[in-house]
Amino acid sequence: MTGEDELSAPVARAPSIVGPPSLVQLAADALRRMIVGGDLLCGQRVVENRLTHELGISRPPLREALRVLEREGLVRQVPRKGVIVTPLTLHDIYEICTLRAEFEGLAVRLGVPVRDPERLRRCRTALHRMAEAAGAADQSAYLECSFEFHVSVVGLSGHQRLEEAYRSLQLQLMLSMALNRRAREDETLTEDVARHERLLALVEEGEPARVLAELARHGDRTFLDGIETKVDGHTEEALEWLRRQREEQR
Amino acid sequence: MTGEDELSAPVARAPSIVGPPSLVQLAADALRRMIVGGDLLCGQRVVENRLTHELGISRPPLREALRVLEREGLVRQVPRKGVIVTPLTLHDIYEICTLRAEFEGLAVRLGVPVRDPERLRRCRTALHRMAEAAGAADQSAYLECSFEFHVSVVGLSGHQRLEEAYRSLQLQLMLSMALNRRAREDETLTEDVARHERLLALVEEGEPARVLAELARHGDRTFLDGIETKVDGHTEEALEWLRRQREEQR
DNA sequence: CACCGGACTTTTGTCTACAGCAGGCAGTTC
DNA sequence: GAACTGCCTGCTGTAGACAAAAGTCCGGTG
Repeated sequence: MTGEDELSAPVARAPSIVGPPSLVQLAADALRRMIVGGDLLCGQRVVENRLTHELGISRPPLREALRVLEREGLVRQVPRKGVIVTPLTLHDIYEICTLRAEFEGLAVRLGVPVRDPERLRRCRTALHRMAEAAGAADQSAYLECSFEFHVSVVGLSGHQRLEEAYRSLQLQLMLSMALNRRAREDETLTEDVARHERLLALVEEGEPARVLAELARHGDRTFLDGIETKVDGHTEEALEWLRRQREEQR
Repeated sequence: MTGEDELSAPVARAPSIVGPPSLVQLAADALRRMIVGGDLLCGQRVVENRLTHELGISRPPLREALRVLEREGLVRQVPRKGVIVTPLTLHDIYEICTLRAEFEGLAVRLGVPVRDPERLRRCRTALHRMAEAAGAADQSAYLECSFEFHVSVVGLSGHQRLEEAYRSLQLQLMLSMALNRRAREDETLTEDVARHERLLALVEEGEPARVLAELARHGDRTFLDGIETKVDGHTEEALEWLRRQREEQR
């Protein structure tokens, strides 16, 4: 049962080795990049005609792409008024971060004595690219590789749904990061890489508890700085959580 | 910055008297019902033209609805081949159930000393409807109300993303239930209601640990019967999990 | 008798066009 | 001068149509 019979193996994900990618997928990818890249800001209205002209496609595929992004939580569609880039409240940040931590924990518990070496290789590749981007001080590339690394770590569990949910969450988090985007120094980047390397080393070691402990200390809390000045929609739970995070940060 | 009430007040949900029913939403709902209701079986091809005639709508809104359902995991869209109702493997069932349990646990831990009485009221309403459906031996209504009850329990956490992810998972589980749909006796139904009532009572009591314990015993494992004869795509993790479930069932 | 090639049919992917609603602007009235 | 009302522009929602690709069936051939 160790082999992968490609007929009934949902694990061996080979989406588009061959085949023209549909315009919907392309448009969705492009929109994602525009949103997390900061070209479209939170709360900003997204006019369909504008985008069709910009992307060079027609409205139907664009609308389908927007539906996809809506399900991913990146945009909100108001029935007769159009779509806007999801405006994040403090409560949203709270939701994203709590779920994200939970997902990472579950992934480690499910997958840390790693069964499939291929999964580990994916993590290592992502980490390697991270280091490269850090060396080149390419911030956007670093962000993208970091994204891929975290997703691949969750992918260690071999849990597609978990990975997908995590990817969606991570995207929303990057959406919030676009708010306080500031240049990080190179040393911060290489330090980040070191942290991730430590994490992966623990993963390879195969002790779930130690990975979980590292994860608890690992969390990127940089985006917390000055959050309350930029978002509103405070809730009791969210404020409580924010206080706790601030304490742990020291 | 004073205008744009829709942006700065996402909490105050505008109670639009007339809800403009978008055809996309309507079509998505209809398709969901058709799928979990068993009108469309797993793996079956979904032809767009067929459905447009059946639903009386045009292809664009239908396609958008299909994109939504794809993101929800109910259908799979293969680029130049069309869409099929997601065929579930044993590994899928394993994924759904593990995530589902995790979500319920997280929701209870986050929300069980319930803060907002309104959330509890939602649970009670759903439970009441469940009892009614059980009394009327209306199996499909019972299933739907049970669905709503579980979602509302997760909603106790006040965690929209968690609730949404849970709803999606629960839908997929109902998709798998459509495989071995067999008439349950009324006593099973009322027994089910009793179990759910016990759960809600513990929730109102406000002790997270006790709710979690009840949840661990609560799981519907009926859909496990004869699973391995109906689905393929076994993985190591899934088989292990299935063994464990079987043991706990006794 | 089995296998291969080509034309046909079906189905998807995309585009253009039209109808209906929302918000802004100007004219009018109190 | 201010507020209300009617028009008007622009956008979204939906429909129908066209082109390309995949699947299928039939006939020919080894």
